[in-house]
Formats: sequence, C-alpha cells, structure tokens
Amino acid sequence: MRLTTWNVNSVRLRVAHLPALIEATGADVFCFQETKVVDEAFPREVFARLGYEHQAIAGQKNHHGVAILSRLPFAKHDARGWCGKDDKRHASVTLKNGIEIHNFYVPAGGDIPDPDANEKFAHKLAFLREAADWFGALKTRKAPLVLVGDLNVAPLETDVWSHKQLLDVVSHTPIEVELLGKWMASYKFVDAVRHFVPPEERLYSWWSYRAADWAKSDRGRRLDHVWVSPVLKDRLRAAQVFKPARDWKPPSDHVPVTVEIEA
DNA sequence: ATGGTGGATGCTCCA
Repeated sequence: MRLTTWNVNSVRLRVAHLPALIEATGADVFCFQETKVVDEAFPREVFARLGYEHQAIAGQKNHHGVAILSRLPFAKHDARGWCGKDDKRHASVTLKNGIEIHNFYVPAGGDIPDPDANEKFAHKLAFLREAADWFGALKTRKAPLVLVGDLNVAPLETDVWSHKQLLDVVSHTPIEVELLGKWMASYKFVDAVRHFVPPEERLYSWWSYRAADWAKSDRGRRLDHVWVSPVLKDRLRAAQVFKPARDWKPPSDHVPVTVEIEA
C-alpha cells in the first residue's frame, strides 16, 4: 500500500496535476491538507474517475480543509474538531485492510513565537498538546495506525535550512519541537520517512513562495510527516519526497510525501 | 530589519 500526504494549497488548482501525481507516487491513498473548498464544490468526480472512489472529505470556506481519497475501501471514517473549534483540520478512516489513517493539518501558528503575544501560536501549542493527549488516551498502542499531515513543525536540525537561524522562527522553536516529540511518544509513533533517510541528511517538504528561486536558495523545511505505529514499523518498505512537484505550474509550496507499507 | 509570493475572497486574511 502506498500512501501520499500533500498540502495542496487549494485542491481545485491541483486537479490538472493529478495524472502526474499518480504517476509519481503510485498512491493508493491520498491525504490532502489545505483543500480550501466546501464539500459541495470538492472535485469528487475527478478522483472517482481516476480510481479514488472512496472519499472522506472535511472542508470549509476559504481556509484549511482536509480530505482522504482512496482506491481502497473504508470500513469507517470520522473527523473531529480540536481545541473547541470546528476548523477542518482532521479526518480519519479505517481501511478494510485494518489500517487506521489520521490526516492532520496543524495550525501554522502565525509569526510571533510567543503564546502570550500571539493567539495563533497559543492555538498551535494547544493543538499539539491536545493531539498528544488524545492519542495517549487510546487504550491500546497496538493498532496498525498511520498518522500523516502538514504538522507545521520541522523537528530535526536537518529538517530546516539553518537550525540556528530558525530557532526563533515559528515551526522550529524548541517548544514546538518538544510538543511534537510528546505527540510522537504518545503512541510510540515511528517517523516513517526518517526511517529511510538518516538524520544527518537534510530533508525538506516545503519551500516558501517568497523566494525568487526556491531551488537555488533551497531554504526549505520538513513540515509534512508520516508516522506509523510500532506494529507497522517492520512493514515499512520505502519513502519518497517528490521535489519535482514544487515546479508544477502552478505549484503548491509543499511537495507530496509518500510511504509504502506492506499491507 | 524588511520584504519577498500565492490562494480564496471580494477590497483583506492567512500562510
């Protein structure tokens, strides 16, 4: 089974890229974030025609929005709100093959890394804490569970273009890295991409739109993640970060991240 | 220290 997570930054603008996306990833399951469209206007038929007829969509007007599009059937699907808001930042499905998938879009957190001065940053920290608590409260650590998404945190020094210069920049501050680590520990999640790419090696999944030449300046961050529960660790077969997507016209500022799991 | 771009929306907010 191949599973791809991608922050599409408007799903309607990426429809033209779907054949290339499918060719590049071979995904059986897509988990998208920032779909930016209400459910009634989601291009469901396009995905269905391409074979992704099983769909769990949680969108809203303007912002956020997540979706899971799958060739594999669902046994059930769900979505929940976090931090007492009804932002569409989460969807989950359990496939008929038994694998449970959670798709997250964590709040970006604004510009100022101080929860007292910036309520968006406070929201982000609260979201990370609540998510850790939620997975920590699950009764078993034994389910075959995959958690993906734009988690908006780059945890390792090699997940950013300059560790020193980004210590004060939202996405790489010590408090965010600590809370992301607690979330990972809450279910003993394994970082499925770093399982294949050593921590010494730089790896990014996002490059700002604001660079004149994103590839030349290469000031990236790894904000998009795939985690698996311990029982799936030995079933991991491959991981891929598909950089060429950053040059698709028009591009998302994130690229697709794919993991292959024996299923 | 600042500004740089892009998306949805509707003349601004969010990332």
